[in-house]
Amino acid sequence: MSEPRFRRRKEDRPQEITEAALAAFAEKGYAATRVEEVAKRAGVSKGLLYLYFKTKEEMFKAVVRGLVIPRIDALAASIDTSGLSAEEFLRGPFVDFVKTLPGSPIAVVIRLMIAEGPKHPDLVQFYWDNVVSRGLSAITELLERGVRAGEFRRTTVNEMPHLLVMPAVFSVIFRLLFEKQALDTDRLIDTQVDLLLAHMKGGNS
Amino acid sequence: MSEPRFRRRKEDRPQEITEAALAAFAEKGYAATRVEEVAKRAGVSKGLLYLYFKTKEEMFKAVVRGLVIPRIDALAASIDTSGLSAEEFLRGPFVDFVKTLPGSPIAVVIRLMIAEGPKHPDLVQFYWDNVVSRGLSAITELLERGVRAGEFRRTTVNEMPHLLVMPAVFSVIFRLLFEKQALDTDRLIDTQVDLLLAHMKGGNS
Amino acid sequence: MSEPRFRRRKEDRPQEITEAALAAFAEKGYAATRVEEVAKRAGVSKGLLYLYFKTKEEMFKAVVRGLVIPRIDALAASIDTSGLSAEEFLRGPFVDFVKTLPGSPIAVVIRLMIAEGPKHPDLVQFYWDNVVSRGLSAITELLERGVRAGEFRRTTVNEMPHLLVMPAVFSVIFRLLFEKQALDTDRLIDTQVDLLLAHMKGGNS
Amino acid sequence: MSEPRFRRRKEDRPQEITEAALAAFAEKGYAATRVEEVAKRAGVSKGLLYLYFKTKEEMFKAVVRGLVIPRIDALAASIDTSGLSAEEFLRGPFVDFVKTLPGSPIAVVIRLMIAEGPKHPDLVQFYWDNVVSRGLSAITELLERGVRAGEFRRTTVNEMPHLLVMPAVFSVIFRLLFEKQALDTDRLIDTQVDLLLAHMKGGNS
DNA sequence: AATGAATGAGTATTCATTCAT
DNA sequence: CATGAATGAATACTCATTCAT
Repeated sequence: MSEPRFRRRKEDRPQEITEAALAAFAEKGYAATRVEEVAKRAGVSKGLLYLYFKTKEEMFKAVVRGLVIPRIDALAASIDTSGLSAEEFLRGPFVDFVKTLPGSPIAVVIRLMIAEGPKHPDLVQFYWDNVVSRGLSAITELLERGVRAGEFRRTTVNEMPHLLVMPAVFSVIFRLLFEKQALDTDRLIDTQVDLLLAHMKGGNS
Repeated sequence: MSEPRFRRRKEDRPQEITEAALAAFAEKGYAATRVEEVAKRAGVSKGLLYLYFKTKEEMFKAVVRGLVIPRIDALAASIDTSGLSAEEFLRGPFVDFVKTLPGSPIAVVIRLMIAEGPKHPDLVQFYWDNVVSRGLSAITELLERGVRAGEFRRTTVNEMPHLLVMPAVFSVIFRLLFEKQALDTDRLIDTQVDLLLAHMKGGNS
Repeated sequence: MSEPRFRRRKEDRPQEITEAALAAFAEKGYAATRVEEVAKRAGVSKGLLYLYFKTKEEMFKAVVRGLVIPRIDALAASIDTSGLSAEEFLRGPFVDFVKTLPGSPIAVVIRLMIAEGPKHPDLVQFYWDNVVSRGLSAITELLERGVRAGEFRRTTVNEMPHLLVMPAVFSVIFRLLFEKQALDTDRLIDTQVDLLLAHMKGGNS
Repeated sequence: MSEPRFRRRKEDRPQEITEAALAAFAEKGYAATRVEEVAKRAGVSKGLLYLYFKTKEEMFKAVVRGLVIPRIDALAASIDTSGLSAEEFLRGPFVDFVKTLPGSPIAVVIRLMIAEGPKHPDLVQFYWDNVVSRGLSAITELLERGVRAGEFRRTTVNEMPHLLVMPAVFSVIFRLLFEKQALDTDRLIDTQVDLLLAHMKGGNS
């Protein structure tokens, strides 16, 4: 009675709540998730949520903001720090990262953005600035490095790094909807990267 | 005063309502769209909606069912009726169709499916059976025809027609979210098709 | 096509509707019965109902008014016309009538009156004037006849003919609610009449 | 401004609400009573009602369940604890109880059961098991005690305790409907009990 | 800080009633 | 007369948010 087994630290609370919210959103979507449900999952009272997030919407934004940035940052950073060539990086860390996406929190966030994005322009802007834009820039930079190093020709792909990201987004959505009739998303990703690398490395196209 | 209160158009109503609903869903998403808003757009009373659709959910399903099938059917049919070679078909009608997707009702339906799909398994199944599965089969068949005609080698693409569809889905989502920072989706589509055709037509991969 | 099998006569309509309404009310009660349901049972359109009854409430009143009066009238009339003694009448036609009540339309009307009466004071008044009051008077008159004829003593029952009616109302309600655990209502009625007749005919109470 | 918006009385709430509902149902009947009206009478918000009762129907059932059982229990218990003879009990506590019925909450519940019972079979069953069946058993037992003590003969009444309850039900309904032209229900009850006691105590029937 | 009882605006749905045909 | 498509006011119920404790 006098000794709580766990002493929750205030600093952890926001993230604990954010994770509970993510789990709930993943199952029901944003609109269909009750604030009370999030509270229950986080093991706190409904009222406490409002101490950390002014509204349900704020909570939603915190989820979207908090769970993606770190991962994108990590990937972007590793481009520079890894001593790998561009091709090695694409076939290694990049493909690995992309393959884990469909099962990761990012998949949930992507779904949330698609579903709720149009109602939250500021969030979309935030997402564009901090995730998409930076992600695409990082890839562009990587490809440039490959060109400078003589690994790649300069092709349309340099201007359309989307071609590399595309299978990730597609896989996330496909798996989200059609789990049962699953697509071999790993192979899809490999194939697309193969195609692009072949294209960039040579041939006469 | 001069306008009759009743219009009595039983046959047209369902589609009129369905179209109004699509427009509303496109702007706000399913959950955030008020039934009354749909009624207003359709120019009818709230009550009338319930004469044609038992619930808001039924209305949603009617939207998803009614607006995509015809278009997919038309495309699938044209594969057989057009006298074009496989490559000509891909570069012509197929690419044309895909390029119009991002601005078409199908884009809205795709978004709705992503957002609401997990809550409506029957709808997802319906969508899989009638749209995705049939679409992929049609493309597979087209590629086979190309192989038989000596146009194409047999490659991974034969087993992964998703590679051809991918830019469509990606474009739809990208444009939906980031209209402002728009991607040149036409070019993305062209490039992907170019890459795949080059791959299938020759080279040593 | 040109020859309808039945040619409905306008004069029958109100009663056809009234009967359909009674059947519907019997199953669901007044509030839970939809006007459309009555129309369906009567085999006419919803709109036509409003040609005969201004509102649903009017229809209800017509049911209550139309289906009971004739039966009470018939019973009251038979008191005078039958050549029976008071006791013979009570043991004969009266008990017969009372025994049929629980399964008759009157049972339904009684339930409707109990349920809806407090909201329709005019109807209650009508019912009092035309059914209850007249019924009680008729019985009172019958008992007086018995007294005058030397059949009965003058007792409290002369002032409380309710004692004779009581088992009818009780049986109707009991059967309505507890069909399964049924009471032998016939026996209840017989017993009560026996008791009262014994009381009125003699003894020293 | 000086009154606190919240009162926080979790334990009292259900009964407060139940009593407010009873009052409302008494005036308008179940179907015609608005949930908001109950809330207003209870001095709480509409939403709070749903914290304690899942639906309006549950509220109704709580009313029916909660307000009758205690009174029936008290009466049944007093049969055993009072040192009275059977006749004394009938003429004393029993008649007193029955005479208060027409003005008590039970009268309202009886009306509700008649009006809404057919739509709530479980409630009827509950009512049968806990009120009617137990009540009749208690009376039967009382009469048996009277027989064993030599107070009464064994008569039809032993098998039909309904004869004793009948005036209660009749009075409730009569007073409910025809307040104005009121019947002297007390006298009706006394008379019926007199009749039955005279019958059971002797005579040659 | 933390709770959860309480609020009330908001929403889907129903249904008696009307009226163009 | 007759129909049934159309109306819209009415109502049960939900849920994000507040605040006394």
